[in-house]
Amino acid sequence: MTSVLVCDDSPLAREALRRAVATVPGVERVTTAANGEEVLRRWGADRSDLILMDVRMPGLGGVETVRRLLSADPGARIIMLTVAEDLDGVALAVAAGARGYLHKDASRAELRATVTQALADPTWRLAPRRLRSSDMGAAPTLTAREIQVLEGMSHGRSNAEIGRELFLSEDTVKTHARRLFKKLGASDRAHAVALGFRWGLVR
Amino acid sequence: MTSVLVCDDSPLAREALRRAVATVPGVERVTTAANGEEVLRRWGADRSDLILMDVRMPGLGGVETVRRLLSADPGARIIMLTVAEDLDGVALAVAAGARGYLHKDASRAELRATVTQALADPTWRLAPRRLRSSDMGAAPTLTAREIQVLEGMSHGRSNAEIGRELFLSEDTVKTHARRLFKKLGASDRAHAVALGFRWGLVR
DNA sequence: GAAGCCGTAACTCTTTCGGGTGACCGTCGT
DNA sequence: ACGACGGTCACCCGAAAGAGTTACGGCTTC
Repeated sequence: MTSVLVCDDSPLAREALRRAVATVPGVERVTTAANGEEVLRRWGADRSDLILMDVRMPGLGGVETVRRLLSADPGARIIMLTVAEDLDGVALAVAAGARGYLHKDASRAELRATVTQALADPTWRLAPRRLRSSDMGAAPTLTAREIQVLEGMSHGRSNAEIGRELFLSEDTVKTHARRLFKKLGASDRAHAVALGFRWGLVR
Repeated sequence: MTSVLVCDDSPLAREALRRAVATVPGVERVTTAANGEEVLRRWGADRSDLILMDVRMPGLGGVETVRRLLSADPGARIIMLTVAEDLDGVALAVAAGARGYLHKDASRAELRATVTQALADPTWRLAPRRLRSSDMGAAPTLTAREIQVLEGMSHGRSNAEIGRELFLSEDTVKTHARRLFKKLGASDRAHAVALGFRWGLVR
């Protein structure tokens, strides 16, 4: 019983993907999920042989979902779905263990070919390329506090203001800032905010 | 001859939307475009009665495309397509003159109903709501230079570094920065970068 | 139980930022 | 022709940021 799980936040894309995948020989079941949380929630009870997952999704985001899914089940086979602008996210997802990716401009034929290949060869894996020099696959796992500080930055708050909002001293906020910069590889708060957006950590 | 233009960067979504719209009574032609630039390029020669446009697209982005399209042709009827997270963008697009929006979770029925309505009544317009208090419909139209500076910021460059890259003095970069802050309503560079991402000005 | 990460906080020091202001030039629109 | 706007540059100044360092208690993890 070969089953494939399609995860994309847009129901239209989801449906289109579902239909496309269903035409692949050997695929008997195609299930869908609208976000990463749903995938993780259902993964315990209902595992698929292959997952197609959008990189850019609300909530967890594709990269973070891949990371969590693989830490729970290192054998999961995942192919990322992406648009050209998500290449950083794809690189991160592949570094985190996704088997490969499909550009959303891919033709139906390419999609079917890739899915066929991935299902036929359980060890199939795209050679990682274009990975960022720093943080090669290092999960930029920010703590709750660090994300709160990063969000404060993204709203234009100063360290002192963030401190007042979170009932912390400014110095503590600066410590969190320094640590999250290091984790993200950011050179300053503007860069950190940009990386936060690119990685789907903030919105 | 009633024609509808569907603009979405994902070919899958585009195709799904095209098929859904084609089933609306009275619609005789559905054309598609993959990005805002394409829409603008073709708008001179080939105008449609209604445009469905994704908010989140690479390049120009839906909001900016709406703005430019309407400044070229104030009569254009546009409905935004969105996911929950784009509400700021939707608000901006509606403020800029889009007639309404469709959530991407909308059922096929809702989509058809909205398209039918928009086509039947040329004056149909969603009452703007949830607009941000500041910048009510004020177009954050950044100049090329300002966007370059903003991009530099998003890559973690200091003003001096941006200056070196663009062959400008640091003081000039600071001037561009100050002006783009004012236009965006940003309190500092981190905020500006965040707003740049939220409005699709940078990626 | 030692090592490591996290949350908290303080201190110093240097660099950078951001606001204010003024200026010159070119272009575009009216 | 005038004004508005954009691109360029300069100077001043105070506030903020960021780097470095230290510290201490709590909590996992090995």
